[in-house]
Amino acid sequence: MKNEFEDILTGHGVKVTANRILILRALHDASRPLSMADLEAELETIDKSIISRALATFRAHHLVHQILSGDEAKYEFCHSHEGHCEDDDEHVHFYCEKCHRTFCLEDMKIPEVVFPQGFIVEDINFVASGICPDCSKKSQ
Amino acid sequence: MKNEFEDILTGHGVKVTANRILILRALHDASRPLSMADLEAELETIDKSIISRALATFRAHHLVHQILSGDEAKYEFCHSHEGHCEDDDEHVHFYCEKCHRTFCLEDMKIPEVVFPQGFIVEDINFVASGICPDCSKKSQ
DNA sequence: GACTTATTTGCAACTGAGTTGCACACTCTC
DNA sequence: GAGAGTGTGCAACTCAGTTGCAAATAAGTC
Repeated sequence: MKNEFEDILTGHGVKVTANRILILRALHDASRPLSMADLEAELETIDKSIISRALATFRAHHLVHQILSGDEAKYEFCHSHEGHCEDDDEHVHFYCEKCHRTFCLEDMKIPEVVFPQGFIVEDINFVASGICPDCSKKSQ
Repeated sequence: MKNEFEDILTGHGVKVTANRILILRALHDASRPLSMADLEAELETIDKSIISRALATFRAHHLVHQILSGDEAKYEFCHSHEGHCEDDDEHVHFYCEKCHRTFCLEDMKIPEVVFPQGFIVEDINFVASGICPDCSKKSQ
């Protein structure tokens, strides 16, 4: 069987390259959203400029979500692979101010909200911040 | 009557200074969240380091919210002045990818959500992004 | 396969928001 | 009004992320 990520890339109109497969796989396999720095650390051989450009391409083609939490943006593999992602893949995130990790609360879907006329919504970010269970345990 | 902002500052345990009053007033009077760059532009006489430090102090004392939208953080005067702000002042924001403005949708309160056991929520960010009414009109 | 054209890559240099170091100024208390 | 504690203003720094550019690679065509 051909690499599944090749299919995902071509399916979204993104040219396949070795680096892009590695980056997409890293995002896919991660249990939580990764920052550019996380990806750099994980994919030691790949320059940050390549990661930056790949992420921009992926975002433009709706392959990944960008999540704004903490001080650096994080990226998450988008599991709904039919065009836009608002529908079935939007869940709540939690950013821990102690350990700076961002958690996916997969079970918590973002509540349906209706925006005033004229606003064209393309993406939704729902991020709570505070202290995660690990860190609140530690500090007791 | 004494400057209302002096009362707000002292009420939150923040020392009153001329700069802090100006910064807090600018945030209060703005109809939408302001970035550090916005504040620098509006308060020409105040150095960005002072704005940076004031915002850090204000955040620590729950005088302002930080909103992550677009590429730079924005700050918004916090209208609920009794300690934490989750209760009655949390509304949805909309970030326009064309004009890079962030709008307050004051009428849209953030839906109540229950987090899994162990997560201590201190702040919630609900930001939709896309095209605002002004920009979608222009591009037609 | 060889030739052409469009993209991508990898490195270094750059950019810019935001922070920090430090000397000076201010304010408050005794 | 001397001394301690903060705030201020400037310049220098930091660091995530981007960009320029020449070399490398991929895709399409004969």
